[in-house]
Amino acid sequence: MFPASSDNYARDMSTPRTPEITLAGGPRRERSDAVRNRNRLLDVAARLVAEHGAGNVTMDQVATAAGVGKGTVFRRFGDRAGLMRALLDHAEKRFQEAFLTGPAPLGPGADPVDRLHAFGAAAIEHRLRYRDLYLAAEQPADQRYSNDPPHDLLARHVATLLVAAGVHGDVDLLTQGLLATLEVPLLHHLSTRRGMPADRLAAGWGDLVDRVTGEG
Amino acid sequence: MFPASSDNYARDMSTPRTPEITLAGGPRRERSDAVRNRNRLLDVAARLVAEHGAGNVTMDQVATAAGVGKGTVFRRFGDRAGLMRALLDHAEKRFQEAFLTGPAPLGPGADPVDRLHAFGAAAIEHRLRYRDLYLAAEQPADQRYSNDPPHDLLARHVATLLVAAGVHGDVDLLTQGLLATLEVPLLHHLSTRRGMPADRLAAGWGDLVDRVTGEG
DNA sequence: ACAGCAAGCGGACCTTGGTCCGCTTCTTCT
DNA sequence: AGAAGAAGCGGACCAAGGTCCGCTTGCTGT
Repeated sequence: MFPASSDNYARDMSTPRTPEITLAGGPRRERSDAVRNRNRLLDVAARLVAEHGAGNVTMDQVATAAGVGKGTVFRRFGDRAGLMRALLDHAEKRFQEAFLTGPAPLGPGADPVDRLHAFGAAAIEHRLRYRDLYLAAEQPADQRYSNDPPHDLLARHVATLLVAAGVHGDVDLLTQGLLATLEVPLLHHLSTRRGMPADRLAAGWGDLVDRVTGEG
Repeated sequence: MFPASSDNYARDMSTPRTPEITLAGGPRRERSDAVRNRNRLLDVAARLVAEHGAGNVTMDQVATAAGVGKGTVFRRFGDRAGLMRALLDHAEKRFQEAFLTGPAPLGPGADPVDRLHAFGAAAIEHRLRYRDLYLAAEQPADQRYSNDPPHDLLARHVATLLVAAGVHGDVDLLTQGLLATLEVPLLHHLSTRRGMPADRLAAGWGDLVDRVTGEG
């Protein structure tokens, strides 16, 4: 429905364009001013967020600081959460690569249960590091998890590892349950308000994984 | 900080008042017009929510329909989520009584693991039934779980049962993990968007509980 | 080079949650 | 009954997210 994520930053603006085969209603190339504006907006937004915290940056501020109209911001990113998601894009992609293709035990090669342990620890660290953006990027309660490709990717990954670890049963549901444990607002609460350090959270995840996979 | 929940509906407005011993800065009795207004607001809000859905009722509508000023609504309930929470109060209290003092296996008397199973099934049913209100009552991501007595009550209950079931380890964290599984937005998503019936969700909870408590 | 046009732009405008503060009403004390 | 003070009230006001639509701009085909 919306332009969707983009993978921003340093987009190649000089490709000499092929005749642009648009058969079957394929998408037209993006206009250059649109690209310029998106990059400007992302730069400016990143700066403002770093300065004032994601929760204290208004869409107007971003638009003004980037020298564009408010409508442009919303056209690009759909809504506030969309802008925040775009800002997370980079970090999230790096995290994804780490468990998809990076070195073991997080990446391929290690025992599935070990990978699950590593996955939890990495996810916790990642999410706590960017909690500010994650909290600001949260969608309204009634559409959370809907159309959330990053979440789906994690789910596929975890489900695969569970199966590889020999877990039987409703793996799909088990996966959603495990991932619910890693939701940012909860991590944030346990970490900040309840004073639990990241390694305790990681140990808790590990314990849960062991119980679910039947280790120990 | 705010007047907090109240237990609304049909409040006794005719008690002849005792001299009201206010030593040590105790709270004054609530003014009668305040009580009247709260009840009016709750009635009206309940009606509007039933008619249009919790997500489609504005604070202005409620105020106007109740014949009070907007400020009054906010003074009573703090914010929109607070009003929704107040509307949930009744149902939530009944649910709490069911597992605290009701008949087994949900209430006391049964095996702790059986009670956990029953608890999950009941929570899932309860939350799906009132999902509309729960979704509208959700707090901003950065303060979720903070000062959430209902959540804390459930947590104590689950933690107690886990201990009674002989679970060792970081029970506190394990409890939070289990409860995360029952968050309304997730249940809503799995139920509505993914088409999972309530008993599948309940079975999934049961499976998770069994794994955690080391049954099967 | 230029015409045609889809894509993009911008900012006025709307909606809604939430705040503020001068005025009113209830309660209590005498 | 009346005075005094606290509690409550209401609606004007503000902030911020999101929409709309007439105008502009970059792209493409000739």
